[in-house]
Amino acid sequence: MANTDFLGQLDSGRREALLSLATSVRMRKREFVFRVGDPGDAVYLLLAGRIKTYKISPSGREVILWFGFPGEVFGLVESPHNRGRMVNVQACETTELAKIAGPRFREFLAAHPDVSQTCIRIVASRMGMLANRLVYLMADNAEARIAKLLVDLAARYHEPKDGAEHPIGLTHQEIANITGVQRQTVTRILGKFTARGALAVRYRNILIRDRELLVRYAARHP
Amino acid sequence: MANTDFLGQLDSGRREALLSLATSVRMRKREFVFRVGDPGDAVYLLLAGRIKTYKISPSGREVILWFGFPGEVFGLVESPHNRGRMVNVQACETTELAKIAGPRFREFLAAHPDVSQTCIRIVASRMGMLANRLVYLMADNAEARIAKLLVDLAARYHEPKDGAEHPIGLTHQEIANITGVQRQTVTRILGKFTARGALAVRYRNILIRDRELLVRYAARHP
DNA sequence: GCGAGACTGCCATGTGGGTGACAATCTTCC
DNA sequence: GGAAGATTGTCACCCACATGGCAGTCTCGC
Repeated sequence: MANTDFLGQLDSGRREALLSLATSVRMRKREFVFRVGDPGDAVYLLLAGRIKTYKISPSGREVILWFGFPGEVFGLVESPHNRGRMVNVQACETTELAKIAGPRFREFLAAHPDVSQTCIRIVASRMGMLANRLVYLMADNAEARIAKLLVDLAARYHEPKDGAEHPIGLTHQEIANITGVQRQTVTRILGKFTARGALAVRYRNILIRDRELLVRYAARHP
Repeated sequence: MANTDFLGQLDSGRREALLSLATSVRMRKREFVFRVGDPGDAVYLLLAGRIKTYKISPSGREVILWFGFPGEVFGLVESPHNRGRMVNVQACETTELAKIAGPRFREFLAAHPDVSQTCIRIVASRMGMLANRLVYLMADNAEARIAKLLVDLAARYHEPKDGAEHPIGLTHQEIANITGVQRQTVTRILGKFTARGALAVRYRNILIRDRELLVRYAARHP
């Protein structure tokens, strides 16, 4: 799977050049970067914090498409035909963004074809992620989907760095909205994983204790 | 939703120019255009017939990502980082394709920025489709998902043209692999829809009799 | 034209996880 | 520091759909 850390893939010169085009935006928990239907085609770079990209189903269910972590870019294809944004993007915690107007970003891409390639890779990788989510949703049960999500997030964003372990800080509701189960089911299954020693949970701080065991749960089909 | 008919969006000059770069390929039912892991980054235009793009889950379940109908392009982002194709593409019936080598296609795009924009719109639209599939899968029950699929396919590819009605020609298994239910469930629900007068089914030829009724089924949440 | 394989149709049984309800605990923000 | 709100924990019920199995029907390739 390709790395989705956009800023991390730029050399420092390009990163500086790009950030010099941007205005800085700071958002608190639960504020919206944009919502479905909003006009605008600005592109955003996530500098610090966490955002979630989601849709609301006709029945009112929040379906999370992906989380954004520092270094990621979003808004690239979320507004393709001037009909407004197609998704909601909301800050999950205090978050710092760099906002670049659509035309300026496209100029930058035109001047830097390699960055353009990086963008294409990132979009392709997001499509792959969505496709895999579909596969898991159809083929796996609730336990496997949740185990998979935890392993995935940990690998992608919560590698233990410089000694300190990095807990996964999602609410049960968020896990439910990504994996397509009820909130109560998340609670039950996290409880089970904890009882079996795979996790250590302390109110929204999930630490993986036994990755191998989780992987086994993720591979177990009904 | 953006039109995914790529060829239909090109003027005849560009269409001719593009097709002159291509070699013609003809495939029978069940033949593969390419499979997961295959090398190659050629781009394909579907001239006649129908193809399906799918993945196989670890448990062996076939999960269809989308069907391709005449005019559509595929292979654009299915091979982004030289690690081979990410999906299987298989002919559902006798099919005619135009195959364009990756580098030649990219040259063409570079020479025709408007076509490049069309490609971006198409990729964005496919992402939107995948995202909507996720939403439906999480929020709707089997009946609503199947109804939605039928309405969708009919609107997209089977508009009654020049008087003649155009039946939807999918097997129950294919419908199951798109909507994420069992084959038997598809049979049962199609039977119900037929009994209620929403459909007329004759062995793989599904005709919509009462679109409004189907839409109501599609909107009914458990 | 015929046989093999693909596809449809049905039924009986079991269960995963949805639903609703409510209490306990933690956080946030005056 | 305390109240309002967000989040977690737990339980009883039950139904939509999966599973498995088999018979009937259609299609296609030889």
